[in-house]
Amino acid sequence: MTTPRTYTIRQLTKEFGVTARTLRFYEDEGLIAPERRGQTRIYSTRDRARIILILRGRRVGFSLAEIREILELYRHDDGAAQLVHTRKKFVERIDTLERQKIDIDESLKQLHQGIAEIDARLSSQRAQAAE
Amino acid sequence: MTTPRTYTIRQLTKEFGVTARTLRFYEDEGLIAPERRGQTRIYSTRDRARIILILRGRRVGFSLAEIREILELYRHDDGAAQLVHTRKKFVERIDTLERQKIDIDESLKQLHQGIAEIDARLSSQRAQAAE
DNA sequence: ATCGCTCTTGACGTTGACGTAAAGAGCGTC
DNA sequence: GACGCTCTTTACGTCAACGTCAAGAGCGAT
Repeated sequence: MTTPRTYTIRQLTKEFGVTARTLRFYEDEGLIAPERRGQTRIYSTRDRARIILILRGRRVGFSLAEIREILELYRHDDGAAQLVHTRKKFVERIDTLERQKIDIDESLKQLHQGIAEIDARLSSQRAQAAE
Repeated sequence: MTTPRTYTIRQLTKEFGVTARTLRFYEDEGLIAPERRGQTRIYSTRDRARIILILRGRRVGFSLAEIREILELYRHDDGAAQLVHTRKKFVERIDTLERQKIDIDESLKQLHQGIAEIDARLSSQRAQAAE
């Protein structure tokens, strides 16, 4: 194994483009729980994976509360009733994400149309300037 | 034409599931500009179309400031320099949306995997219960 | 040992997107 | 003509997600 099994807070901020404040805030909110060497935080690959999940969740519009809920659902120590509940939650997330894809496609369509219009106007302006 | 050409604030709140406060707030922010009959707001189909754009923008993660920027870009009264600038902004939006789609697909993949795991555990639990 | 660096913990500040409460105008109806 | 309803403006409140100090601990290099 050549991959480092731990990371400092500074390494992760640089890797993901977030501030240390952000990572500490996520910890306060119970989203990650790095170990400590003295007072210094030591992030494991598992912490890092959770951070990736958190940031991706954020980019697709989930609140930290929703992300926390999802992360908690990954604890694989539950009975059948809890599993069924978790499954339901997952299906809900899938539905909202699918709907979001539709919204995004609609937005993309309009933006592409806008660009086409702009290009048409620009080329007509150039045509006039060439007269 | 059978489509009503105007709407009250109440009609639109019900149609889109937002509060009147929200629509007035968007007006304060310069995103929409309904006419008035006396003091009462009268929304046109154009206002309604803008509201659809605003809400969709919000769902895909744009801030109101960004949405306002996009809406303002639809004023077709600009010179070539402004058009080029607008075009650039549109391309930027497209890039972020494309990236978002990738994030969504990643999230969907993980959620589907999670569901598969849950189903596996559930069926193994049922198999044990049947012994 | 002290400089400089990164790390830490509070605690208050900020921004965006509204919520909410107060006070009033118009208007159909009983 | 008073009641109830929806509409309005004004203004302060709130919540999430951090930012921004302030004050200090550890620690390798000079």
